[in-house]
Amino acid sequence: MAKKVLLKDIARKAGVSTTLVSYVMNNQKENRINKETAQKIRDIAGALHYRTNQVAKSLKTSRTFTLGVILADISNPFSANLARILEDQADKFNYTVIFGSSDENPQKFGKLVDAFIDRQVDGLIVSPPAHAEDHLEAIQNLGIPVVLLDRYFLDIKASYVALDNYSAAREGVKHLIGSGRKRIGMITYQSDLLHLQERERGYYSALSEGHLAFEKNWLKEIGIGTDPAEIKKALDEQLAGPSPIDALFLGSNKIAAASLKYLNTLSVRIPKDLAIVSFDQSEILDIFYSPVTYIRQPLQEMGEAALHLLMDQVNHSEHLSQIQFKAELVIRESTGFPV
Amino acid sequence: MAKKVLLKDIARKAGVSTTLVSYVMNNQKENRINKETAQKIRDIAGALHYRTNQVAKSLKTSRTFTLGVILADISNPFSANLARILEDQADKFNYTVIFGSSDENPQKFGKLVDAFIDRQVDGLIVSPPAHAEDHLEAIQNLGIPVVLLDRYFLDIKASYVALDNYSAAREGVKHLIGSGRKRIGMITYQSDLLHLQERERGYYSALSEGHLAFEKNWLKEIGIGTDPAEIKKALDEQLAGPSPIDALFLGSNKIAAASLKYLNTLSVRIPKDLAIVSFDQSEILDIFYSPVTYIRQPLQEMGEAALHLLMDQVNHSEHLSQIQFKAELVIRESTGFPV
DNA sequence: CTGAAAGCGCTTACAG
DNA sequence: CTGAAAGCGCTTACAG
Repeated sequence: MAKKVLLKDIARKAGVSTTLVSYVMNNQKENRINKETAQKIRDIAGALHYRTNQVAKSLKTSRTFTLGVILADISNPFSANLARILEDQADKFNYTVIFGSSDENPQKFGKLVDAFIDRQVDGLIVSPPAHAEDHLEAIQNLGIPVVLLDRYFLDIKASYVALDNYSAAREGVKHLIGSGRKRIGMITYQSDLLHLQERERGYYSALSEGHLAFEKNWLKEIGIGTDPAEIKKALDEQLAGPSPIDALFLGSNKIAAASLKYLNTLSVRIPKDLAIVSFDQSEILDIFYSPVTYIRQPLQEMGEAALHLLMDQVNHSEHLSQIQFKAELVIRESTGFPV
Repeated sequence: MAKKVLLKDIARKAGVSTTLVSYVMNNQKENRINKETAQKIRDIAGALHYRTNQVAKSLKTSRTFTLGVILADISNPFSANLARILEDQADKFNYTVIFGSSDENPQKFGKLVDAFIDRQVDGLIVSPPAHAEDHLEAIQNLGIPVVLLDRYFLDIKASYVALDNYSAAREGVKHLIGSGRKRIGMITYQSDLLHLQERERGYYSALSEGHLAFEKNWLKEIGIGTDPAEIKKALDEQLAGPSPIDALFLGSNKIAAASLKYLNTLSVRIPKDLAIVSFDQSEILDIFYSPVTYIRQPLQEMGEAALHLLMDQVNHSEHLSQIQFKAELVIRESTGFPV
C-alpha cells in the first residue's frame, strides 16, 4: 500500500521549496519560474503519481469545487434526468456534485442543506419541498450561492430556473379542447407547491377560455405519495356517473405511471373513449399502447441555466435571475381522433 | 450576511479554550468536563448557530465521511434506484455520497475515481465498465476501501456484491421453456463485462438442459449504446425466416424499453405469438399491454450489503467478501399461455 | 477539570 | 527566479 505523496516529498526530491512546487502544480507564475526547474518538478510529480489533497486545498482557498444538489427523489426519473444533466454541466466547470433526496419533506431538506453546508459546498441547486422557506432564507443569510430548480416561492427572493407551468398546463388542456373533447378531467397533487398550483390554474384557464363546463368531480387532487389506490378511486369517479370525462390531464410522471397501469385493466380505450395529456417526458409514455401526448420540459436547457446562474453567484455576481422556460407539447396518439 | 462562527468565537465568548469547545462539540471526555462549563459552551454554540467546518475537521482527522459512488448512468432507472438505496444506506452511517456516471467508458471511470480520491473519500462503491481493471488496482494500491457493485472481474481480488447472473438468466429461460416455448431468442449486449456474459451462459445452459435447438439467428448482441435501429434489426431478424422465435429473453431494462416500443408497432402479439422475459424491474414492464415477466434483482439488499462491506473496510477489516445474490423471477402475463 | 501548542497539507503575500 | 513563514479551522497528545 503506497504511502501518500505530498508536495513536501516532491520538493525534497527536487531540491526546491514546497512553494515552488505548489506554483508549478497550479500553473501559476509560469513566466517567473525557471523552465527547467518547472519541468523537473512536473517530472517528479508524475513519477511519484502526485495527486493534490483537495481537502487541504479547500481549507486554504475556501473553495471546494463541490456543489450540493437536492432533488425530490433521485430514483424518480424526473429527478434522475436532472441529476445527470447537472452532473455533466458541473463537470464542465470542474465541479463535483453531492446529491440528496428530500422526499418532499422540509425537515429532511433542512438536514441535507446543513450537511452540505458543513461540507463547505460552493453552492446549492435545490428543488425544495413545500414549506422550505426558512431553510432557503438560512442559506441566503449565510451568503451561500443557491439556485432553485423546478420550484420557487413567492416570498423568497432567490434566483430560480423553472417551467412556466401555467402556460404549459393551459396549452396541454387547450390541445385536448382543440381535439374536440368536452369533459376534461385532471389528476394532480394536493400540495402547497406553487408550480403545481400553477398547473391547476392553467387547467382552469383553458377550460374557461374554451367555454367548457367544469364539474368538481373531474378534478382530483391526490396525496403526493401517489398511492395507487387513490389513483384508482380518482379514475373510477371521473369515469363514472352521468358525465364521465372524455379527456384527462395527468399532472406528473408518477401520476401517469399509476394511471396508465390502471387504465390498462379497464375497458376504456385510449384515445377513442379518453384522450390523455401527461406532464413530463417518460419512457412509460412511449410504451403505453397508445403513446401519450406530453408536456416536455426542456430539462437540458434548464439544468444548464441553473448551473450558469449558480456559477455567476459563486463568482460574486449579485444579479438575481428568475427564468421561466416554456414547455413543448409533444403530440402523439393518445390525443388523436378516434381510430 | 452572517459571518462564519468558529470554535474560537465560542471559546472567546465562553472564556475557555478552543480545546474544550472542541471536546464538547464532539461529546468527548464528557466525564472530565465540568457540567456547567459544557452546558454554557453548548448554549453559546446554539445561540451562535455554530456549524463545524467539515473540511477542516477532515484534514485533521483524515476522514471525510464522504463516499464516492460511480454507476453506469444515473439517469438510467437501474442506476437511479441503486443511487437512492446507497444514499439512504450511507445516511445511516452519517455518510454523504458523491455520484458520478461512467457511461461504460473506462477513461471516464478513471477520471471520476481520481476526482473522488482527490476529495479524500473514505471509500468507493463502483459499478465499473469493462476494461477498468487498472483503475481498480490503482485504488487498491492506495489502500482506499472499495466495493464493486453489480459487476466484478476475475482478475481483481476485491470485495463485491453482485447478482448470480448465470442462475438468474438460466431460471428465466427455463421458465420460457416450461411455458412450452421452443424457439427462444435473446437480445443482449456485445460486451466484455463478465456479468453480461454470465447471462448469455445461463441462456445457453437452459437451452441445452431443455434439449432445445439453438439457432445463431436467435441470439443478438447489440452495442451497449442501445441504438433503437439495432434493436429493430435484431427483432426483425429474429421474427423473420423459416424458424421465427416464439419467446424472447431481454438482457437489460434499456433493451426492454427499445424492444417493447418496437413490438408495439408490430402485429406480433404478446404472449400468444411471443413470450417475453426481461432482466431487471422497471415501470415500463408494468405499462406494456401485457405486463412483462422479469428477473428481479434484490437491489435493496445488494445496496445494504455493499455499504456494510465498505464500512467494514473503512474500519480496517481485511476480510474479503464476494457476495452473489439470487434473483427472483416475477411471473406475469407476458409468459402466460396463449389467451 | 482545563489549555498551550503542534500539526493535518495545502496556498500565498512578502521579502530577497 | 526562489523560499521562509503564516495561516485556513479544526483535533488531540501532553502537561499541569
